[in-house]
Amino acid sequence: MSATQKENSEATEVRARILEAAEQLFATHGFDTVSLRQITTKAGVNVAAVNYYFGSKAGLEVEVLGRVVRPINESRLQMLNDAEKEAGGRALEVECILHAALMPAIQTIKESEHSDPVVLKLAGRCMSETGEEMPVAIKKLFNQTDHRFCAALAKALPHLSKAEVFWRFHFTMGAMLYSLTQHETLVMMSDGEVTADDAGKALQQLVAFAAGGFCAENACKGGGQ
Amino acid sequence: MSATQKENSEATEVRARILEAAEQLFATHGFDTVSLRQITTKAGVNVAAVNYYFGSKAGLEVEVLGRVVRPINESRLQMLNDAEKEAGGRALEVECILHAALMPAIQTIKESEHSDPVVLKLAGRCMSETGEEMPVAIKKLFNQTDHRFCAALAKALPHLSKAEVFWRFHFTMGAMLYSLTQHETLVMMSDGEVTADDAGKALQQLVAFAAGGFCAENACKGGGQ
DNA sequence: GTCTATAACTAGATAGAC
DNA sequence: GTCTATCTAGTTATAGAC
Repeated sequence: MSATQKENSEATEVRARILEAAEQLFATHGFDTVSLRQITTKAGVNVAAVNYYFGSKAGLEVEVLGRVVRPINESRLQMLNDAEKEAGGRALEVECILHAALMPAIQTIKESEHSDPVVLKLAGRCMSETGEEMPVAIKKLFNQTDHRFCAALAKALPHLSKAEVFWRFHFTMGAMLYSLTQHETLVMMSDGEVTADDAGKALQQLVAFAAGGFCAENACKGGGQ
Repeated sequence: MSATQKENSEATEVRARILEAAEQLFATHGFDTVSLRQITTKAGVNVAAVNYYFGSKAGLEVEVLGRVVRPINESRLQMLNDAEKEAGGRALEVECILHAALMPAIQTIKESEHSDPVVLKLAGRCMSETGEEMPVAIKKLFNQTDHRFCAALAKALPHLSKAEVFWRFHFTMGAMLYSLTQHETLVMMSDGEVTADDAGKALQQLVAFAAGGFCAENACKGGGQ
């Protein structure tokens, strides 16, 4: 019995160690560049274990990404639902919607700074990676969540067309992902004006920026040219 | 003589064909996933030619990226310089600065739609790719340009701190890159509200959004939580 | 269930013929 | 200058011992 239990707990631990190692390596170096050997070496398990537990490298990628993205999207939706429940039938404030859309991801980054250096870069990496096999299922997951947020924003900003809401939500996601993945670039570019541990302020800055963007008038008569 | 000329023109044509094939393949599939063999096959040249002309795959990557990014940044700077010259010493309008910062890249995309399907995805890809060997020189090139734009924006928005200007410029770049690289995602997500050939409208939408973001007040008292 | 050993393949780079 | 042929080292995936 104890032998069986030990085997089981070790078995699940192997799977968990693979996931953890893969998460860190994928986050720092990208999906394509990290090899299964790097992952299994870091995890202290055998090369074959990945194929046993996840079928293939692509299967591991999907699982790693889902494990990171799923709780974040759940948290985003729950915050939105809570806010809507509290507001009754009234439209929510734009800042409130954006806060719910942006906070969980940034919070995850912030928390991970104590344990792993980079975790959620993964989500950002999906936007430029190979992009044909793996992210299909994940994009559907995002689409569902995104539609809820776009609906809430359309309700809060009835003077905007649906297309404009989609555009601006898209811009907001881009700003978020870029600030998550390229924080060092900002630190470097700003010559000390933005310090490395400003990740907490990113949420404030981003919500303020996106709220301003959403509340802007639609047409732009252009500038210099 | 004619033989030498022919050889020379063919030699430069080999180099050019490699660059063109690499540009397209890197844009659609990313730097890491594309092999030299794919590039040389598409270009109709020999495998060894890449190492002969560019030293290594990394050398080719740098050259491809530079060829795309350099003219865009030159165009951005020129538009900014022209606008500042026209304005004398006065601060420029925010929309005007953003127009100069965003238009060249989006315009390049728009033009390339007639010849190649995707060209400037390259720039977007740099934000998540391996990120240790190649983008260093390129980042410096961007930094120079970015500093000019941040200075102009700080002058136009004196009530914002320098850090806030950097943050918001960073968000704007993220929104731009995301809308360039993930345009199909937007088309898909919007269920027909945004059509595939809306690339021309992206500039208007993005300038309006970013201008609203830049003109927003700084502190955000948060929403639901 | 787990791991060793290896298969089957592809990568980037290069030496040397032309 | 250009290309054929090949080298070394890396990859994923799997068959089979334990």
